[in-house]
Amino acid sequence: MIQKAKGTYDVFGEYGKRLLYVEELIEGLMEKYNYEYFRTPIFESSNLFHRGVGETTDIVTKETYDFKDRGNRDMTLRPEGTAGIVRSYIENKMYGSHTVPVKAWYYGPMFRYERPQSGRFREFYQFGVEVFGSEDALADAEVISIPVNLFKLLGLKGIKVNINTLGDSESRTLYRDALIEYFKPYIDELCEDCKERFLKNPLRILDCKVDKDNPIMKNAPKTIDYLTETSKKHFEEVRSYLDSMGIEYKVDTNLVRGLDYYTHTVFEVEASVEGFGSQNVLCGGGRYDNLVETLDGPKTSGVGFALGMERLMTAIEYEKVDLPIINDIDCYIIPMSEKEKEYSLNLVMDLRLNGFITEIDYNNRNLKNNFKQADRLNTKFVIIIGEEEVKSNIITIKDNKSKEEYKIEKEKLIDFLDENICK
RNA sequence: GCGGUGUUGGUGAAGUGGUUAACACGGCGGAUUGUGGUUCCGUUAUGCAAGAGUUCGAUCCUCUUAUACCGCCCCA
Repeated sequence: MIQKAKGTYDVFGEYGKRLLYVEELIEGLMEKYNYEYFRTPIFESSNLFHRGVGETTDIVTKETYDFKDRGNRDMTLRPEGTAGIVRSYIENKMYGSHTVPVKAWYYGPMFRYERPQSGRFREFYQFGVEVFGSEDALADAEVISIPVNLFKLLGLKGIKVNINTLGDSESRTLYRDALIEYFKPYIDELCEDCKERFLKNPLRILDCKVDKDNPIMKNAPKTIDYLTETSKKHFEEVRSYLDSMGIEYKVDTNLVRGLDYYTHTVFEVEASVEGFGSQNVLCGGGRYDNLVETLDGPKTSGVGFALGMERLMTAIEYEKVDLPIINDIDCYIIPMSEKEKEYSLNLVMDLRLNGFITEIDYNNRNLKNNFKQADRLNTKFVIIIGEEEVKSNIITIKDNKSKEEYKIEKEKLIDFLDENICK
């Protein structure tokens, strides 16, 4: 048997309904926020991601799906959404033709070659947002408010927002140097992973789970002490806007993120749900004021986030959130024999086009089994079509709950259903 | 990339180095040929992830591979 590729999954059934519901909710929310829908290619030149995401990040060094196309070009399946959107922004010269700021949202599959576990796949879906052309802290706060409001609409409760600031690139460099200076004498006391981080990405040492209770960590320099005045002010404004929006958050000075392009605000939203594994960060993002320039665009500030759909769906499941999913059908039609099929099919089309969820017997079942099938499908009304009905054009319709049976002229059937089915 | 635990019908699962692989649910058919959801009867894995090895014999022991889950790294 051929099976699906490692780290991928199929969507169908109940899960499919729930997923569609959440997707539609996202669409609706982005409409209200007045964001513009973007869809960029699933593969792009490898260069884009190498430069965009960062040459030294794990995502690029060991997780991308790279291939050569038949024209011998180096291509990569997108591992994240931001780089593609930025490329599109630049290539379509949106800095000139669009109203500023450009507010973009996207949704689609991303690919990373990783070891799968629950909440982590090789093909996974992200919903994300990017705002170009506003340095104002309002943009940061608005971006953070989007996942928060989405979770609110869904009815998710165990959600925590953590924020931090890395400052502008000047502050960030100063801070990085200070950290290297600070950790240098202690390097042998840190865990193996931290030794690696020391060389590759010293900021991430602060995130370490092994050494987190080590006093060396507690006394490490804080980003806040290396911020320039403007960086400090920006962060304070973000916080005050969040307060105005009524959004709860915690400042976590050890929060740094893995992607190279972040400056100023960084944030994460985690699900603190019982039973959730280690993959509990649903959403992460921040400001990236240099990325557009890095990718050969004009100097343009940006801020955005990405949200993992699989993790969101898991959180919904673990919190037992009740989504309004339709599991009933309105009408189930039983033709008594082959002779009544034509008449029945006509009726099916009619009902469907009038907005009723309608099914028919496909397997020439006998009456009893048709009723069984109707029950399995949670049918509201069963319609039986036999010789009599075809001849007289009077439909026999049975309320599947009350068991009451009605005889109704075919022309009045739609009205009858409109009255009796609350949509 | 590293470490750990699993993988038995459509589903939940029991089980043993040796004739027909429990039990339950579900499906299909019938008792009841224009009215069901109860009950009863029949039927439903030449098969125990795939391959190789040990053995007289393996679903059970060994190895390899695949895959799922858990942890690390990293990330959403």
